[in-house]
Amino acid sequence: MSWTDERVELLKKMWNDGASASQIAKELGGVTRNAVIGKVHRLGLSNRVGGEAEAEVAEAAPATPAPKPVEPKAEAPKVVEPKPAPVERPAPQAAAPAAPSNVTPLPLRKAIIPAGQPLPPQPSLNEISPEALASVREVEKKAKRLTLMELTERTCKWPIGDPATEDFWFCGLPSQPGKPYCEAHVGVAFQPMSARRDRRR
DNA sequence: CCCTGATTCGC
DNA sequence: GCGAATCAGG
Repeated sequence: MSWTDERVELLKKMWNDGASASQIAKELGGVTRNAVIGKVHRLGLSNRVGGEAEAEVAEAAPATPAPKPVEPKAEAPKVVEPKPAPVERPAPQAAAPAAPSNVTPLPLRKAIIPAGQPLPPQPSLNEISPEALASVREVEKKAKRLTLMELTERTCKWPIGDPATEDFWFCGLPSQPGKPYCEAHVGVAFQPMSARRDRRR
């Protein structure tokens, strides 16, 4: 694969959107994250600037006007400011959800879709062993609450919540090698037919 | 160990 | 210019 205009464009877009090099590489296909990083540098956009505040860097006392020598090169006269500063996305990355354990953030149950019927085939409760069920409930408190975009091949892809509402995310805990779910969710996802049949009804 | 970006350097 | 290997870090 080579860096066609299209691919470079996608790279730029995703990079400025805050995507990681590996995510971009995955999206592009045919390249590694190293290739992406290398390209990013060659393009001179290593600094993920653009007026957007970094997820971290909460420190850096804003009071002291750090005497920064600025770049020796004079930038071309910019006609427009970097970005219209969209109101969305307060914190694209993790941004520690404080304590997700107790209080359930249900208040904002703003349904995007009229909460339709077609939910994913969740195993009915009476098909799950009590042990596994308890385990799952425990684990879901520790879930990393990943969004679809944040899933990797090694994160648990067990959906939690109602996909039709904002109250929806993926487990995200380390998945079992070769499995799409973490240990706990593997326990409810993969069960011997016999056990299933016996428990049903 | 999983991941992140940064840099180097042979190609 | 390219990107694997490597480095430095979370």
